[in-house]
Amino acid sequence: MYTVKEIAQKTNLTEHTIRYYTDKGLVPNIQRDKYNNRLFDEESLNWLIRVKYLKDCGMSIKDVKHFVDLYLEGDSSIPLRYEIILKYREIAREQLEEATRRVEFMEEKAKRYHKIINQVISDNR
Amino acid sequence: MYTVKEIAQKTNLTEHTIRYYTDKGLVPNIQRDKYNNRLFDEESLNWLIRVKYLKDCGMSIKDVKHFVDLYLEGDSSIPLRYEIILKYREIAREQLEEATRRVEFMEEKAKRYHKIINQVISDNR
DNA sequence: GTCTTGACTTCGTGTTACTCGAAGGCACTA
DNA sequence: TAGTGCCTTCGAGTAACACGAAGTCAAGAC
Repeated sequence: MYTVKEIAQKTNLTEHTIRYYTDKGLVPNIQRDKYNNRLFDEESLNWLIRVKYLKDCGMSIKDVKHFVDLYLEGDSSIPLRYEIILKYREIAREQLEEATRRVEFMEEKAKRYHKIINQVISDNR
Repeated sequence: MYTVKEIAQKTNLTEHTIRYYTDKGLVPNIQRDKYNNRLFDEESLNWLIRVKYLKDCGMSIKDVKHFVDLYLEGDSSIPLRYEIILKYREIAREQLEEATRRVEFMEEKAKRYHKIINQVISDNR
């Protein structure tokens, strides 16, 4: 069983964010100890990781909550959950393309600045 | 010369966002026509694209503004601008790795759901 | 035994980056 | 001259945190 702090380190989320997510109901069946402290087991940790992936695909808190609720409804919601996953898989693929273009842009920029700076140095020799 | 609307289509930003960016000073030397409408030339359009790349690397409005101001200061700020670009090139590379992991996660998820659904269909045959 | 330290809690306000919509100016067309 | 369209400013609203205050509890120091 992990505390908020340990989970923060493991997931690279802030403690604030983890509390925010749990309060919003994004982690089902979250436990508390006798002092009311949040306690995460492996399953809760995995949920948080899943939530993070969905969020990073651009899914809103509200829609993640909806997805979690669908999961809690049981197997009958599987086809709908599959549809949602397919949609966000597509978004993830687009994000990958954009990220690739972004890296290319930044490398190009860096190369250009590097050239300019080296030019100035050789001019001064 | 392009209007806000045309630029919105070209850059895939909303008109609201474009006005917001120009008001924040992220596009230097933006022109206006006699009715006070914003007018973009190729250079302004290119600036907006650059701004978008920097923003997508996670640079805040404030820091983009700072970068634009450095540009307007002239060649003396080139070394500093280079440092900034190197920093965000690194961030862009990390984003690319994350995006890759995200796609893998979503494909894995999709595959699993697909399997479950097909399993149910064949069970019912 | 009390006192400090440390980790957690809730709760309310602050911040960023949009996002929206109202109210209005200007010109072109019917 | 009335309507349509495209732009303007400006102020309020929203999402997703981010932050800090104030409080609870327990374990170790003295």
